Amino acid sequence: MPAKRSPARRPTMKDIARRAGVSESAVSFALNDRPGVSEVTRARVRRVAEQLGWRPSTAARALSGEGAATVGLVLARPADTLGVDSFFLQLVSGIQEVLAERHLGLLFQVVEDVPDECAVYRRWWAEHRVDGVLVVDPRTDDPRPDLLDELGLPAVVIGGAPDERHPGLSTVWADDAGAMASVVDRLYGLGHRRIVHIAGLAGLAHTERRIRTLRAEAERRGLTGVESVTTDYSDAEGAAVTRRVLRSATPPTALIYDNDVMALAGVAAATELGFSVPADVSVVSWEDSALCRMVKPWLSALSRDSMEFGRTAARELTALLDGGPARTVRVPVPRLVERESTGPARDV
Amino acid sequence: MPAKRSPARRPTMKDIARRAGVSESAVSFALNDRPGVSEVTRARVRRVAEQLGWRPSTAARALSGEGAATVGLVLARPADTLGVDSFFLQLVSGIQEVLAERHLGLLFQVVEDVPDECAVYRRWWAEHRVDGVLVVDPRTDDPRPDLLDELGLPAVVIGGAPDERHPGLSTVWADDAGAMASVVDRLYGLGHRRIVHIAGLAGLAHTERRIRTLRAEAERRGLTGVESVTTDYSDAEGAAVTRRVLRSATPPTALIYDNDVMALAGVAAATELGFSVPADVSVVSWEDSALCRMVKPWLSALSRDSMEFGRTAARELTALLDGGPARTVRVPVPRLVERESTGPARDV
DNA sequence: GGTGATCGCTAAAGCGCTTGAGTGGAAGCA
DNA sequence: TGCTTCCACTCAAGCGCTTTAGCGATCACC
Repeated sequence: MPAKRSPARRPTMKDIARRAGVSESAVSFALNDRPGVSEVTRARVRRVAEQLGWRPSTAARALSGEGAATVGLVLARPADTLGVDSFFLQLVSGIQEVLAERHLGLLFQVVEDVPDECAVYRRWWAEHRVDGVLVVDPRTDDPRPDLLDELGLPAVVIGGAPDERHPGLSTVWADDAGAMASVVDRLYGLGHRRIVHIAGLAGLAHTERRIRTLRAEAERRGLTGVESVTTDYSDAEGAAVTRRVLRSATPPTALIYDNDVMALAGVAAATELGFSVPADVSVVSWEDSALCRMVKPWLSALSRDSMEFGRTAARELTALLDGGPARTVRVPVPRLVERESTGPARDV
Repeated sequence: MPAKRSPARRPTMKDIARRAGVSESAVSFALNDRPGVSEVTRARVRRVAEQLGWRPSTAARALSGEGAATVGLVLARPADTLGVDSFFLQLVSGIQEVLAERHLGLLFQVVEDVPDECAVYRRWWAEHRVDGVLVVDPRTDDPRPDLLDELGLPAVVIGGAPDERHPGLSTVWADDAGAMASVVDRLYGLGHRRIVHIAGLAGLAHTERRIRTLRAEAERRGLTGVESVTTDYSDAEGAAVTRRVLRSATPPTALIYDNDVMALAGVAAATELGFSVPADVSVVSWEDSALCRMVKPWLSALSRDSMEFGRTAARELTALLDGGPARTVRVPVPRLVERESTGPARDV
């Protein structure tokens, strides 16, 4: 009868040393591909380690200055806003893919707001918990880069604009400005002159970038019926804003939503008001997901590879951990895939 | 000018000891509320620690046998299946809430399949990385409970059925059987006799429970046009199955979808085929989210408090970590909230 | 006034690993 | 042969914390 409940002691380097007939240091050298042991000894040690099913104790490693083999990711989002979000899970999945290769753990935390997030960074740092962090949802006037700089915690900002003030941080970003310009371009080409952008959270760096670009593009073309309205990303606000602008005297002929959930809610709201999509009003979603093909008309959307985004970010972080220089890398511009929710403006 | 780039050394207990004029051991006793120091010393030590901004090094703690102050959660799901999932993020958010109170970290990993997941548990265990784990998506013939038993890793299974074969594991579960029975009951009351259940992944414990219950309920009532079809949870399969069953000679009058995404896709598919919801066919979604109120008709759905589910699970795990006994606790039965997608069967 | 307890604290070992400073022996060189 | 050099390896310290044993002082007790 197998002693199932025995909590099976973990083998340590000492065990390996004994079995292999060498000192602990030799084992350490052998297992870490460091010079100082002969090839035959190295092989023997490796074999024994394998047999015993040995794995280094991260705690011990961390303690002797090797780092925690863990990176952190905190998501600052009020609990009730935590809804349908395909982007985030995909991002994380991409991150994992490259972290897993290196046996790096991902410490994950969700908090209410940015100050809480900063507190978490401080704690993680003080507790030796992480070797670096991935920062999401960068903001204008963001306190986090300063903090991370101060703590000397390697970090890569996901979705931020290039930031020369923090040469220690890497940045991975998508060219929202370019994407917005291309969307406006296309809508303009279709004859649209009054465009409303139902944006996401004010203060988020990419929100502001999109808004600025839209304004610039409008001015360049002398368009006056163009505006951005910020929201909390919820379907409720998406629908509310849609209703409001569609009820105005000169309703827009095109709507750009900063995520798929709002776009969907917006289409529903528009339909309810008697607007037909895309005949009366065109709709584009700034997030492409299964949702966009789940209702009729299928939503035209800006599409990007979120997993690859995550992979890129994680790669930059590991590079940083390896002592590489901070870099700012741009992922491909989101591409507008046109489905059924966009068409020529009616009043052309 | 502040020396910003100085990577600010973390204070250790030794620093505190020196400043407070006591030994390190005294500091340890004082800070851990252990007897062995006078109250005045304890207070002084506490004050110094606070001043210095000291935080215990988890690495050191873990090394001296105190555990890693971390729990693990691995999500085994093929990358491309990782879509719109409101449940999971909410669950995690609830988990975090109680873990954060205790300053427990959450180590998160997504892998491809269950064998990979087992490998992760082994690794975490060997590396001393986690004190316990939360297991999601339990399956029939699940190898994980055995493994965790063997490793002696405290664990709570989320969404499993009570399991007497593993007295070491806690279980937190919702009564799917009861919920399914109530749904069938309601649909039956509305006159529905032919019901198709578009289920989730075969092999998932709760999928099987729902299927079994549906069959039992059907038999009890002598219904013959009742079946379950398993899918991969994707909108694509949801739509495909919907089309298939609706095209049969005797199409069902009610459809139960195991998640919101499939329900939505199903409604779209039905509509395309000329079926009107709920006049021709009723639809209920086994997941309630913003999606359910985003399309017309609004989806009737089984609603539950996913965050609370997470909180409960995390609480059980912390209890286990504190040396408490394994328990199996049931969260409230999901409640059917009827919106617009359910109605009387046509052919009654 | 001696014997124990109890209290408040210190000393030191140990957790599993890394690493710089040795050490003994073989090889290289004159 | 005597010298240095190099190699393969061992020793021991140290990372930051917990914990056991122990130690001197105070206190209670008969």
